[in-house]
Amino acid sequence: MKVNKGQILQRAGDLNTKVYAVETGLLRSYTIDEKGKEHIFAFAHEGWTIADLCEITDPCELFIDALENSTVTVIEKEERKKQVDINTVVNRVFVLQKRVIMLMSASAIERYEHFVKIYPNIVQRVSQKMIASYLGITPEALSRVRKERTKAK
Amino acid sequence: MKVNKGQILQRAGDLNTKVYAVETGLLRSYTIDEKGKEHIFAFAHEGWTIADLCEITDPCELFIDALENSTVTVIEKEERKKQVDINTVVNRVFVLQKRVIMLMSASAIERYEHFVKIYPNIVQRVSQKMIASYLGITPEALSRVRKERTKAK
DNA sequence: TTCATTTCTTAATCTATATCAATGCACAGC
DNA sequence: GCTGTGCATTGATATAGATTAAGAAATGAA
Repeated sequence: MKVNKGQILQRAGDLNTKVYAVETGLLRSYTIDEKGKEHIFAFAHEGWTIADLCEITDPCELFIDALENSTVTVIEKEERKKQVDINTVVNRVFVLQKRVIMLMSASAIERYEHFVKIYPNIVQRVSQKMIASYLGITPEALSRVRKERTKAK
Repeated sequence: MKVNKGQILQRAGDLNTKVYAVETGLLRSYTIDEKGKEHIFAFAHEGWTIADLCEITDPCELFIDALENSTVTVIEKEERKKQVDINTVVNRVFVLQKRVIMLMSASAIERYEHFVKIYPNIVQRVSQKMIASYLGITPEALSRVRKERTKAK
């Protein structure tokens, strides 16, 4: 399945039973809060999958859209559960464990440093606005962090 | 296995291959940051399991200790992976998804309201200091939130 | 190329929450 | 019964990051 940059695959509030496996390109999942602000939950590039893992009977919380023109394989959640290795899912829990700890304990600078170290390829491909949204800070704050960072060298 | 209140089952930095299933009592997992501040990652009461899901070859990030006198079944991670239902793990990812979104978008008040709604039984059993640590705020801030909350009625 | 739109940066405020400090309580051990 | 230790509360102050606003730079469309 081909999706164009900007195309929305899933909206918060939808009932959704799909998992998206990215073949080429880049997707993201995000929420929009009451104030209309976007918060990016995840990026997914080639070889990664992305989904809202809510119960298939419940309306989902995340939007999913394409940040680049992409090709995507759509899989039913139930189907995916049968195929996927338990280690893959356990590893995802571990990644989220780290993310929660970061959000609870790290400053804007530390979060950015960590992000750059863990996802250097994503950093190249998305706008700073997107990175800021993923880190849970504003683009203005990220701009300042980056300024400090280069100055420090 | 019996553990007393305050007893530590696992320390950050240890190599650890265990998952703890709580039969009775209450455990928690937490990190300690560079400033010596504790951040609670999870609580686990009767019927729940708790672990640091790092690779078994890597030093873990979390401490696990008992908040009440407890009885615990210790399981090897590899063993647990064979037994556990994929839905259980997927559901844990979903819970963490919610937690990340909360940490990125919600104020102290909203986080507390959500916590009280989702874990009313935990609220009864742990100190406010512990709840504050789980929510990613200080005990002082939680005290003020609670004051506002009762005043609002 | 030109015009429009979006992104990035910078600066000036504002605000939620952290930090620091003092006090009153409750519970545990002696 | 005291006495110490940790917890909750409150107030004063500090601060990281948000908000607002404006201009500069990049991107994209016609």
